[in-house]
Amino acid sequence: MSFYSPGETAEKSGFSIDTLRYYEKIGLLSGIARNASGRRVFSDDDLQWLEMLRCLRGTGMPIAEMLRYSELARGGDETVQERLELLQEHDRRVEEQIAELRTRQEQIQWKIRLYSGTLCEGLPA
Amino acid sequence: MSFYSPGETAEKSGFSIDTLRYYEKIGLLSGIARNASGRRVFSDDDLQWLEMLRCLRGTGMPIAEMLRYSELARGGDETVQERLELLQEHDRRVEEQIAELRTRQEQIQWKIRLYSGTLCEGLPA
DNA sequence: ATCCCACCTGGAGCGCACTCCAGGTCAACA
DNA sequence: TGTTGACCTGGAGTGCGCTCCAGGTGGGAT
Repeated sequence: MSFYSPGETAEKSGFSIDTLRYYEKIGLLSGIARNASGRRVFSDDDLQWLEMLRCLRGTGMPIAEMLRYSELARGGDETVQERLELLQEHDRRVEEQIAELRTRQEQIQWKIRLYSGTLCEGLPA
Repeated sequence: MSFYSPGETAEKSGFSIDTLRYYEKIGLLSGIARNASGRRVFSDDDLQWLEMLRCLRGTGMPIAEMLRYSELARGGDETVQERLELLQEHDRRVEEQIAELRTRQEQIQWKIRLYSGTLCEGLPA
């Protein structure tokens, strides 16, 4: 079991120190330990939790919903069902998101081919 | 060739009327016709352009870059090369975006399986 | 004639998710 | 002993992309 300074944690988690502080303030991070002089000390568990937060944020989950998830996580075993449903619902939205991105991307690629064609036409034979 | 009121255009394009006005104001939409009483009249061409804008916005292109693209589009044939490069670069970013979403989604799905497992264990035999 | 409704304008306001700042503390190193 | 640098706090500020508002106009139905 290792411990990490805010700076290390920022680097490992990909969140800025300011964001870590912000997440603690709003309740996305709870029970972060402090050393004798009041500085934050992050554990491996904290890092794992941050990785989860990264997955959720990185797939577009709004902070408010992540907050809900954190509350459930704090609630222990009784909330597993609810957490499961929340993640499944989110997973569905991510799927849709990817599908829409693909569709839009195809249209953009179509346009790219069109432009490429235009350029070729202009070429000397 | 048909013409469309702002309301129709909003419905067809998926942008709100306010957003259409905003886009015209900042220069993403140019040369939108007006009728005798000053109201906007959108053409099929405008609608096609809006569809393109939707693709770009919907895949996360920032307004500033769309503005760049619009300027190029107004520049005529000489800018085809540049437009091509812009779209290709964007296409690359969309690809990355999708890849990251997939990675994150897999981690979330792993978590979902974990929760499902937890629930099954608790089941009576 | 009057009412309504869709539209017009310039400009203010909003929600989100950070990000920055001023002023302070503490530990380590020169 | 002084300086540096990483960290602390509460709170203000930022950037983006809209979204809303007040006050006004014009055209068609009643």
